Amino acid sequence: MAVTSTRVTRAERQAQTRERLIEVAREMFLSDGYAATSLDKVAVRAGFSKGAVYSNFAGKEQLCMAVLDSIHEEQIEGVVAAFSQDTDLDGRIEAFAAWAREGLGQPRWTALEVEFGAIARQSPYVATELVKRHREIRAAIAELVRQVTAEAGLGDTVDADQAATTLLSLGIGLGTLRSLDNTIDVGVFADTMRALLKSSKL
Amino acid sequence: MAVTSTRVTRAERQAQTRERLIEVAREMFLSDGYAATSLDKVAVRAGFSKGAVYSNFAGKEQLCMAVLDSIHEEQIEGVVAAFSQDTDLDGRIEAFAAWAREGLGQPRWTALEVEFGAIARQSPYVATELVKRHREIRAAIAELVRQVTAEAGLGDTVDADQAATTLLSLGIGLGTLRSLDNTIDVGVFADTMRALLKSSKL
DNA sequence: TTTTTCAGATACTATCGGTATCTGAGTACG
DNA sequence: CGTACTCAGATACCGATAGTATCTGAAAAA
Repeated sequence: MAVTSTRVTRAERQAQTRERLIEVAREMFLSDGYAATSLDKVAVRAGFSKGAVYSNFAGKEQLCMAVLDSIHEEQIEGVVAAFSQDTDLDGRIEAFAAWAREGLGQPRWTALEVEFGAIARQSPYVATELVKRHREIRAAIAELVRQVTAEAGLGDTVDADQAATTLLSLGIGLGTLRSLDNTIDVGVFADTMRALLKSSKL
Repeated sequence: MAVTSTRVTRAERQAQTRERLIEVAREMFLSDGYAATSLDKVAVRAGFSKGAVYSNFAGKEQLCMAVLDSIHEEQIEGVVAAFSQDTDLDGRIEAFAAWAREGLGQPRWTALEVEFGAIARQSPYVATELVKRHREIRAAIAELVRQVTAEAGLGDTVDADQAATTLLSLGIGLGTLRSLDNTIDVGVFADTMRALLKSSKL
């Protein structure tokens, strides 16, 4: 029956709207930055009005947090994929470095991450949510480091938590510099990683 | 004569106004961030109107650049002081680490630096000026590394430029994370530095 | 003393995040 | 069915803020 064309329930439609808004916002936040992206432009480019944004998100901050979550998801997939292809330590480091080279380059999510982080000083919501996510990411990196060093027979010569902090910081710093100045040599990331993983206990 | 009280020439008065504006803007930018600091509030808190700001700076970006310059000046003084007190390599590293621990802590200039950096995508002025300054800073760090490693008899086992990029990135990354989450262990900075300087050529 | 200049004040505009209100299609219920 | 209700999204508005245009009065030049 033709009536079946109206299969989409209200909740489904809203979910679609939400996803579409996140998708468009992600593009615009990444290319123009958080401050330079207006909610009105996002809504219009997604084919809606600003009302749609506010009926799906509490505000600009929450929209951006949803965007960051979608980015983090892909990011984690990338890291895991990079680490789980080779059994050799050097091979894994190289795979990770290659992934980082790409990620630290064009899309510059670090720039967004870090610009958004500045808002935390004014917004307890952003502060707590961002800290929560950063800790999760750090823990995940630490776990990967533990796994990799264990398999490579390095035992506990490396403090995984410290290594995770260093790697995350280095990634953020390099990405930030790189988004301003693409002559920055991202190769130091892999080098530092090697130095960290192979040096004796820090 | 009492008339001498009007010694201040117009240029002098303007210079005073400019300095006062930079001073107040620095406080506010550092404590509230770039976006959350309005030019009107800065002007009023400095005892002027917004007109004074626009008659001394081309806009908010240029005011912030002047603030960053004043911060960088102190920063460089701090680094040089930390490095030029001890002749022992480990002592110098420790002095630098102590300075970094302080700098990466409360005043969180990195957060401002990095939030402001996000504007570069929209403003060619900010982009070029910021890149220029970052390159200068990186060159200065590289020079210090060269000097220190040479005196420590490490010869050319360390690539000073790569080390400078790594240290600056790590500093920015750690400062950024730290400004969100003060449980971050800043000690990794000194550790990484030791690893970098003492490991054989990267 | 008169004229010119220009640092800083005042008034206004455009943009943007956020809020209040409205509307009409989808949903539940008799 | 058909009537009443709900709520996603639209519209209209508000306050704040960067930036602009214009004005003013005191210092500098003449």
